[in-house]
Amino acid sequence: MDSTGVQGIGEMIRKVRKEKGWRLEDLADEQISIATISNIERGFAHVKPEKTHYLIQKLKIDPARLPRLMMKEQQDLKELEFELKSLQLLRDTGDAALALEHLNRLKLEASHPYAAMFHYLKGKCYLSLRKWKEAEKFFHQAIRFSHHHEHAYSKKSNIKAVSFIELGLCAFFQNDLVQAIRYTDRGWDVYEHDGERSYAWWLLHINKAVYYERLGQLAESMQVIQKAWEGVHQTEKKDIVITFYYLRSEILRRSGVYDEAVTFAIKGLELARLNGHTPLLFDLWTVLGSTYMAKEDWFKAERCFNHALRLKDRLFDDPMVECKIITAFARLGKLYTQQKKWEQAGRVIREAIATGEKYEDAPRLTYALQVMGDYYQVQGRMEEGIPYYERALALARKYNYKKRACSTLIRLPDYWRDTNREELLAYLETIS
DNA sequence: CTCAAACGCTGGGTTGCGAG
DNA sequence: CTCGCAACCCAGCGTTTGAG
Repeated sequence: MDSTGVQGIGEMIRKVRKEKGWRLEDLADEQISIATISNIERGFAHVKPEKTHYLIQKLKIDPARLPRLMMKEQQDLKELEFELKSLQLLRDTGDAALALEHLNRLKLEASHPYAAMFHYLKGKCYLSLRKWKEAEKFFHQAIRFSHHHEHAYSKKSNIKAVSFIELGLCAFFQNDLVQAIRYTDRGWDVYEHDGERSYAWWLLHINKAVYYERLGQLAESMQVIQKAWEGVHQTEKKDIVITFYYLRSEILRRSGVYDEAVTFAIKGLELARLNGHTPLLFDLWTVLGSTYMAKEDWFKAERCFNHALRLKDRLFDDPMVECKIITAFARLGKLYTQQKKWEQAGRVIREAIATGEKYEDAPRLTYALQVMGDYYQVQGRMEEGIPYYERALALARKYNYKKRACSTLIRLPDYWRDTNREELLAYLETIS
């Protein structure tokens, strides 16, 4: 009997037991203990076949019916697999609420072979619905159940690794970047190279690079990207390759290496165009525009931002993608401010702030608020700008964005005079 | 007085480890 | 190598407590 067979029997035994409403305790006797029954049902090897046969007897299962029951079990499993796959697709295409509704109708035991997958999917639905805490709960469950039944399949599912990736995202969306990196590292540790979901390996790199980049640790971020650069070109998943181009360009831009940033952004755009990947086109136009802005090439910069924002309506209804428009709006606002196009500037910055508030995206919102402050300051309307600076500062302090806090403070001369100096100096101590 | 967070209990199940 | 004890885990409850 191979391990798959043992597995199948275990599930069938559990099903029959549950149907009869029996607990493990009800089946245990001096011949067989609770622990052993549990081991048999979970398909755990190292149990003598005699014990399994004894259990089958005790459940009054006709041995002649065994093969048919097993077949039925397999078939049910196949059907469930299809159901889960279709619900995953439903979520991926933007209908998380409906997918969740269907998932909630299914009842899977913790020991079910698809329990990990099931909980992972539920987590992803909650993530799409921006219910971080709920999502976290289910990803932890998925991790807990992930080692069950792994041995039954030739390939490792890598559910554990992808769950850690998603937990990292949960932390990221709650503005806890340090925790996000911690989760990603754990995903890194448990990732199995010859398993399924090989895209997860690249996702681990991408996410880690993004988190470092957000923390302002550009060298670490670039290191992650560069170490995987050669390898990633082997994958047939073009969106991942394009994301690498985008990230490389973004890190170079933030490091002040503008010409190289432009080169990588344009290469990325070329790839994204060939593969028709709209969300990434948006990112690439934004980074390219920002780079041209830094190079003071206002004409090209405006072109890029407008290209980006023209894609706005074609972005999927996905909060992770949608909140990116905050940066594009804010940068365009900054551009218009520099060109003294006040009316246009005010409009796009307000839009940036509104979107930032909608998605509670603290880092991007902080930036947008700062841009709004600058907008008023350069017009000599400092008293109108101060509230925006103060909000930016409060957010930056709350989530400990050190650089952003400093750059906001520099713009706030009145703040030094009027508010609690000592508290502020103490704060500066902590970030220096 | 209400309501929700915290607490503790319980049932059902899993797991580490040592004995045979 | 197998098995089972006992410790452990965890979800689902009822109860307590404390803030508004």
